[in-house]
Amino acid sequence: MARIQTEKDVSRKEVILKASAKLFLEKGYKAASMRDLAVKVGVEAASLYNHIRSKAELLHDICFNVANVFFEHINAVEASGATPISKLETLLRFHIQQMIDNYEEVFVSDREWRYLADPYLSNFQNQRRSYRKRFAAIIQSGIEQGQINKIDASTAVLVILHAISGIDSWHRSTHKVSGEELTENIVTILVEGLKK
Amino acid sequence: MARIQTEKDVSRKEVILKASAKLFLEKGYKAASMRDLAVKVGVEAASLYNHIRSKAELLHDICFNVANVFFEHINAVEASGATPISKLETLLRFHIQQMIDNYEEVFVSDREWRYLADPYLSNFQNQRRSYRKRFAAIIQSGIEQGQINKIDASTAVLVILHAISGIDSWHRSTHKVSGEELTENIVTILVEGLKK
DNA sequence: CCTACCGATCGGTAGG
DNA sequence: CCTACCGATCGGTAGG
Repeated sequence: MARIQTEKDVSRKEVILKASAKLFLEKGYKAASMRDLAVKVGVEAASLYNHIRSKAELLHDICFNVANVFFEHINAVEASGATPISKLETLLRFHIQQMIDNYEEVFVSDREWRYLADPYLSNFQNQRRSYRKRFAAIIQSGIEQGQINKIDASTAVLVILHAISGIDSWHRSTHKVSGEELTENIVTILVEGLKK
Repeated sequence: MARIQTEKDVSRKEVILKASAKLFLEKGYKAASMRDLAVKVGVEAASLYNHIRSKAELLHDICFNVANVFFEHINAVEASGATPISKLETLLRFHIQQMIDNYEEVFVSDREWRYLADPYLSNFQNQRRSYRKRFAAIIQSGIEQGQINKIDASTAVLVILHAISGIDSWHRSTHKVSGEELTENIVTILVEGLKK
């Protein structure tokens, strides 16, 4: 009995978490109220607190779930024996795919993390910095091996990550493009450049 | 006398507007309170309303001031007889320069416009769409003339604009790079591509 | 430009 | 999971 109760709680929390990601995406964390969320979930606002501790916890879970996914991926990429340019392209494609498959959470994690409270805020910022440094290191070794243009690796990381973070607009736009087309376009622009 | 009064009001409003751009950048529009703003300006919250109509007016002024600057610029670029690739690079450099010189307002306009109220919201979205279409048209004609890689022009615009919108992070980062270096790096990445 | 204050809304709790 | 409600804070106004 106790076990079934627990499973129910977990799945109910996941429903709330998913709904909160959608809501935070639509309205922004600060503008989204727990009453808005309650309407989405189909309960009264007070009832949400049987499943979650606070509004802050929802944002926390979204941000750190996303961070974990990207960390696990870059761990695997670093461990692979691929060339720097191939590692770069793998990271690029993974970011785009995450944005397509999971864009509510990825978008919220990217845009709303600043509303995390300490110590989670500092923790998240550190993880973010660490991820970007490792990404930049891959680019840097590509430059040193002559596979990548001589550019500032940290600037390249910022350009890449921000370029990709913008693609959610496409989901809402009327100009529909398939995920594959979208991916190939972005990879071409960033890897090959605009100029022919 | 009346004239001096008016001039004073205008300059006072500009001080408030500049302070609000900084505040909205730091905290986000929704999280920023008029009491926060009052502290920054050095008056009581109620006193702000002698110079402005509402919090919404501040966001409105920031967003449309920025939009006007970019519209005037793209008008001039279109009117020039330059080649598509040269027009593209001019737009690129202008966006980067605006981000460097005027980043509080540009950033707020880019990230917080969704909190505009109708009819300004629809108006802003229309202007945004129109700007991007004109930007895309320049890229498209570059593709047709064989100067630019065969990519989806609208995707390219999104990639470019989002890539540039990320560079404000540099202002706060310890990794200091001069504006010129930054500009050349970004232009190289986007125009020439990452791959050598 | 300030004091004093308003109605609305917020995140969250008590108690059942 | 709901009703009832709390203290805090919000944007903004009245009146001087």
